[in-house]
Amino acid sequence: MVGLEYEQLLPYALPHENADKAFRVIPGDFVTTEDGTGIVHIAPTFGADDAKVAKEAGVPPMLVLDENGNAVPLVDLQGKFRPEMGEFAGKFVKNEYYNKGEEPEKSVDVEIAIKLKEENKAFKVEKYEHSYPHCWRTDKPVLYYPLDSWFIKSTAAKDRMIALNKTINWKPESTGTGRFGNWLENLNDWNLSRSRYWGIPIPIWRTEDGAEAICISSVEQLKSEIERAIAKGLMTKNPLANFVVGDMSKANYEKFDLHKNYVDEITLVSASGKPMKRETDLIDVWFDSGSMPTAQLHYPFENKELIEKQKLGVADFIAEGVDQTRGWFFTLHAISTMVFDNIAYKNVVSNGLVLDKNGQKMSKRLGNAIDPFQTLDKYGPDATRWYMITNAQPWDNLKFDLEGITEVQRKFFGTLYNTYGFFALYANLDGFKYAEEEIPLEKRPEIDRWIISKLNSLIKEVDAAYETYEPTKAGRAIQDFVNDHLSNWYVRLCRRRFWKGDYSEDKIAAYQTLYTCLEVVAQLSSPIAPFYADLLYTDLSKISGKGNTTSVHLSDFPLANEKAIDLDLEQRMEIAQKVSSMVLSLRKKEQIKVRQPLQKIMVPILDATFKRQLQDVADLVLSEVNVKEIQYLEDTAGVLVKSIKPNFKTLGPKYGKIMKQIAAVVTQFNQNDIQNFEKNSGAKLTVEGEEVVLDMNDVEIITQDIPGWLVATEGSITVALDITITQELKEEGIAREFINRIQNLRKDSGFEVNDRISLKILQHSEINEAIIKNKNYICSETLATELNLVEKLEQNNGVVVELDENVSTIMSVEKV
RNA sequence: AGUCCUAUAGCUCAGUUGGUUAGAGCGCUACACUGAUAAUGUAGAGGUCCGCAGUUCAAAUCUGCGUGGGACUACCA
Repeated sequence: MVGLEYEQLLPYALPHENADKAFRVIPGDFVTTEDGTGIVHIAPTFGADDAKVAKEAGVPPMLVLDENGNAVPLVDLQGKFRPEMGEFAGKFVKNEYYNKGEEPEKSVDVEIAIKLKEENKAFKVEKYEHSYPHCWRTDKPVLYYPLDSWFIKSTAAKDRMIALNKTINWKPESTGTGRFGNWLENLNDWNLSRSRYWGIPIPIWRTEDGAEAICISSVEQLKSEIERAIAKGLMTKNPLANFVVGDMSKANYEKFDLHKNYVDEITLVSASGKPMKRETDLIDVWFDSGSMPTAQLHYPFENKELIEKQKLGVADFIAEGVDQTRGWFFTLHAISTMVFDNIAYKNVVSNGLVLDKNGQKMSKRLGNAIDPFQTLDKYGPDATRWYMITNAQPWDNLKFDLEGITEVQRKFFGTLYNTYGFFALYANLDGFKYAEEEIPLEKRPEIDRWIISKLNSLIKEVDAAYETYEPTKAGRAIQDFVNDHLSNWYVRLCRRRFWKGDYSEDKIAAYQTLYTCLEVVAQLSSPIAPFYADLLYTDLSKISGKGNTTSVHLSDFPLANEKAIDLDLEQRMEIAQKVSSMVLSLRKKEQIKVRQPLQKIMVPILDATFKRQLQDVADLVLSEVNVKEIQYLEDTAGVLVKSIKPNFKTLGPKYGKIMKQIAAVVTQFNQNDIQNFEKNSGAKLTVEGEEVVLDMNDVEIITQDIPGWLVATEGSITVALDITITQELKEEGIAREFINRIQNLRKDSGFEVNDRISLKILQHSEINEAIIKNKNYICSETLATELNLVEKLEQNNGVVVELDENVSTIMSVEKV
């Protein structure tokens, strides 16, 4: 059908040029036969694709000559049909363009459809809802309209822009290579013209016929061009008369106004003496944003050296919403490439959007928008920032939920505050000011060296995360450290060290260690929680005089001390944590309170390393789970029940196809087979007629059970707990119950933590022995100077305490 | 329509080069602790890793086609 001519459907007007080439069938690859007839009526005047195919086929656009002889479309700038359009002339092309209430019953669309139907030119009439762009303010449909524009020929710099972009560190990388990279690959010239009122006027003056033009590049030049125009009698006075050339002061530049309404009054004179008027449009505001880095320094009139030699206009880092790909990110890059042949920014984070908690865009209309000022007032800037940074990576969309901030307050800031509060309580009591010499690490206990090792590992991790623009990883690492390691393990296990006993070296070590942790945490957190970190840091430094006492933000970022990092120590502490949690879980299963001491736990030894590591932390584990001893079980004559599991990672590459069958055979191994396997450090099998050689690396053997004992297994570690409670253990348990009750009483009575007391306890057959045997223990734990078992104690002189469901007695606590 | 991001427990998120019991926090349930106490700890329940197909001995992970959510650019019968 291509080339076929047809009769004009609505013969009101003809194109002013080449009308004979119009009204033909032409090919276009954007039209498919899937929809409709496969034939589309195009409008080269109103659509880019249409204009393109029409131009290629030599079809003229439907432009007519107006009263002044200018070629114009059949629709005017108000959106009304021109006079050529017969009965439609003067009507708006969209009903939405009429003032409210003035719109006709039938829109022009409908009228045209009726007309075509009546003339028997319409085969079928359907309603079709365009996914038309609408004005964001008035919601009316937008009319695309051909306008004359000034362009920057950015396509000429395309290759340089692509090359330079590859040297920019994009976060995330895919936005740089994908979205932004693709955008550069398909670059169009930059349309600079905008029909607005406020903005920078395009500094181009042209003669009426457009043959001569001048582009003004400075106020100085404009002033002298005006002088020329005055000399030719085109202007009477110079609005820039008071501007002093070479005076870069602000006052000098405020002597005039370069806004559209003023500069449009200026007429210049062309080389041949004709008057020139300014082009009416303004410059795309993105040009302002893109030239900001150098324009703010008044380049090229000032600071030439700084910008051209020292590259002051190149930012280390910028961040904006990912929707700025075509906005800020592009114009910065385009201008910098074209003017300086350089990048405008070294690192760029294109951050995602803040959505509501259901993942919907926030909008005032939907009422799901969060008021940032209210939020900051209520939750504080630090908790809000911490939540936003740690909850989602900056380039992911954030589902903003106020409850998430509450959680951050509780979990992170609350824990950190409590940890500091704990430190401050005892440090103040003991007058700790970090005045003593730094106790060398090797003289500090294992647990101190462990948390210091963890701390230094954290410094490395956080530093690397910030360095690579990964603040989310940094924040999460910090909060994991504070919650899991510092608070939940270090402080919890070390509590006694802070309040028990004299101001000894061990105590000072504990203070120094915890001080250091808090100080470094404050420094590491300061980029995300600037206010909280500053207070925490200065509260510490003002007392100790260490570091910068003015602000955390003036202190040097901590450097990791590699020598303090002991990965083996970190590993053994992990074992300690795991074993402790397993024992506690066994206690729980058996309903044996932690306060009840037990005799021993047994742990099968996997290898020499494991044994050594466990031995090093045995004391910590024992005190944590309140057990007297730990027994290491070497594998002796099949006492342990083991299980074997094939290691897919090593076997896969070797025996791919028969993997499943090997796994089936190995899993079927009985205790004897496993023992033989261990004895021979491997085994030979025949699977599917193929010989299979397995060594110790190809399987994982773990202890599954220790017959006769209560056992827990997690990963490769197995723990058995002896739950026999002897008379002695029971008595010690009772003593501990007593200590607990006494401590409660002390607190209820409002005693200070270092007050000494005197104790009286009413005799009771179930407890006498326990108290007598553990008298010293009870006294030292409760700071009691004397403890008497008495025969008589009136209830109004003491307090009834219940130790067990059916054992209770009366006790009195007095300050001495 | 194209390009890009994204989908894992009720919620918010981890999950290394593919490797066999998929993790954490919150929430929920139960309990413990009581010299961090408006604090803390432990345990338990909870999963179609969005769907389908493919590659592979093996897929949350790799490929393709879809679906939902989001962003931009363009077009629009």
